[in-house]
Amino acid sequence: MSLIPESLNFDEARLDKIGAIQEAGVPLYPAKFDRKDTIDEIKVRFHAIEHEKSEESVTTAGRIFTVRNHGKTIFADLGDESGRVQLYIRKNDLGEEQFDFINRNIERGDIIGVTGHVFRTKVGEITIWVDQVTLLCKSVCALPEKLHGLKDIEKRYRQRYVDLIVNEESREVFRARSRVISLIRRYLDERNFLEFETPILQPVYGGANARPFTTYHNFLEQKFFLRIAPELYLKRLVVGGFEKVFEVARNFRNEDIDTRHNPEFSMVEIYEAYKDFRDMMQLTEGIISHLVQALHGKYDIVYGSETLRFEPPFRKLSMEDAVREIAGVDIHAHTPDELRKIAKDNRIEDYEKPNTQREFLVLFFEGMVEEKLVQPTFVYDFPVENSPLAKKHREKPGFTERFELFINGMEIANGFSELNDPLDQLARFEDQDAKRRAGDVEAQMIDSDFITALGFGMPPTGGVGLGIDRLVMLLTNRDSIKEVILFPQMKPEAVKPDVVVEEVKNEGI
RNA sequence: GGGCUUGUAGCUUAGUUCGGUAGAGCGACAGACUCUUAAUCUGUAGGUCAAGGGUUCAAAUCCCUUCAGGCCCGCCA
Repeated sequence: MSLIPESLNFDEARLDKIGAIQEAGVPLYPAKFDRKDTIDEIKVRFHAIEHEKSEESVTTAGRIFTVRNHGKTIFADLGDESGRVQLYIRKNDLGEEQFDFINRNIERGDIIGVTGHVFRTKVGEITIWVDQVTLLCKSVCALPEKLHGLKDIEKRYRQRYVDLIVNEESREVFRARSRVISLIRRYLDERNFLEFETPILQPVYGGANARPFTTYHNFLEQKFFLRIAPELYLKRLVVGGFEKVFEVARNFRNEDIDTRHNPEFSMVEIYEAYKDFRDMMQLTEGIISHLVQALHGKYDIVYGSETLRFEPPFRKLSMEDAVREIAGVDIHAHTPDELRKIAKDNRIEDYEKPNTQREFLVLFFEGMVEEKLVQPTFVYDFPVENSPLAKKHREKPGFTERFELFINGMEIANGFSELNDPLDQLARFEDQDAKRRAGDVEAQMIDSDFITALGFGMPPTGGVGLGIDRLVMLLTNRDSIKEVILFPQMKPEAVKPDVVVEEVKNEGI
């Protein structure tokens, strides 16, 4: 017990109690406890209990959150995942020796099991009148204070376990997150989609425009990329004959971190044979409105200062119409030079780069329209140049059958009629590759095997990817992605003194 | 990458404008208390004021550098 690193933040007083408990021969960390009732079950079963103690006894377990010591009695609040309940412990019932032991060595933060009878106190609170206390886990770290809990945002992210212990609101967010994922799975399962797991370690990355993480396989002596999207593998499955597939996928992108971006994030990608981008819009709308309904019981939800309305159908408009309507620019009515002047007048950055009407369309859309799309809005028909995996539009030359869903100015979903023409796909990849060679770090690599797969023939297919983290942000009214990711990526903390000593020693060896 | 901003005891914080011995509540520790619930009451300990440097008789406070966080912008999903 003499070599506990200071960086662990173990509490001296609690470590002293460990010694006392050991001396008393009481197990500090027993392996199992036969819990018969959860706290919520007890509260439900005894909701009508009066002041008189129940005949029936209960056995439950949990963490101690507050202790009110009255000398010969103790009131404490015990909490498990289902809720909290008050305990009433008396010296008369336990005997002097056991009562004093508990008084001295068991405290806030410890996990205990109790057996007792249920009653209602004078002031009306359902309480367990405790006959027996079993220590199940001695906590050696002090919990944050009971009034204010843990507020420090940084600490909440770095020590999420503490955040979860003391902040019910935080637990609520992650319950919702778990629910969102299982609801998505069930929704797709009910429609006979099959979920598959495709490689995260990929020799060639693709499926999105982004910078990848790289890693190295020692045995193969080969460089690998962490996937930026599962897209190209899921489409190989459609080639293989699975007609309705999806993956709840963790993707990795080596880019900046901010309130909307974490280096690893979750998407669900869905592909369905014999469907097109319009069908996928409908599917997306179905899933999202279903989630809103399931979590909130209605289609309207509050997000920040906005009320978002998810009653289908969502608004749908082409990118040209969106730019005409919201930015007030009719792309087709102007020459590129005129468009450049309009862009400059509107103070859009990078107004010098585009050269064609379609390139300006994207510029105006991203510069003036996106952020204004607060209510759920599908925007469709994207220029071919920045949609290398989408099928060319059946009616509009130079465009693709692609859509994105925007909510609160954020891109939430991205889908298209999948490109299944292998020669066209080759040409698009070559175009991407040329951009990459010209210095575009986010342009895609040529995935020859994927083109070969398309060479065997993929049916007409609709596909869509939904950003789960952002969806959860909307559904739980959080303004940072870190609030909906359990362990968001953070820079390492300043090195603690005792760790420094360790490192210096190692250098000497 | 740019701008603004925050960092004081285990936790929540006052003090920074205008430099003068670092203060509180909760928690901990010692004690009183048999229906309390932010329990109450008495007492005690606990701080290299994020780190380093500078100015000054004197720095938590002013200046510089660094580290970590937050917000906004750029890039992306």
